[in-house]
Amino acid sequence: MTEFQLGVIEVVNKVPRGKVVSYGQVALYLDMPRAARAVGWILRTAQLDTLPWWRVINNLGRISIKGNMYVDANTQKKLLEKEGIEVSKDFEIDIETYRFQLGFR
DNA sequence: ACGGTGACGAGAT
DNA sequence: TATCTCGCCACCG
Repeated sequence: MTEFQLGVIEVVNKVPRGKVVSYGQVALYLDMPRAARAVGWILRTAQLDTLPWWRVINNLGRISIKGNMYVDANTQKKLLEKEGIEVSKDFEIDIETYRFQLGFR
């Protein structure tokens, strides 16, 4: 595990039920404001049971997962709705309503 | 060591 | 509103 991977896991685990953050927010919190894309890479390869990966969406408020062997957009949509988050049929979320503020360090 | 690959993001068309 | 482009950056072979 690299320090970056550990950092991503740690930050995502701060996001409470019913709230979401963007890939960019996670990167910013790790002092790497332009590493949003790298955050997505980490989540794609992470152990799903080590973090609430479904609470991370893109900054437009949309589920931007294309899907892999284990999960797809519908899986994420259901997990979010289970927490009370409203997700449209087009996988859109009112991010300003549900966004969790990670704050500073 | 080097280059292809994304679950990104912001601006342009 | 929907695409498209481009810069970014950690991983991995």
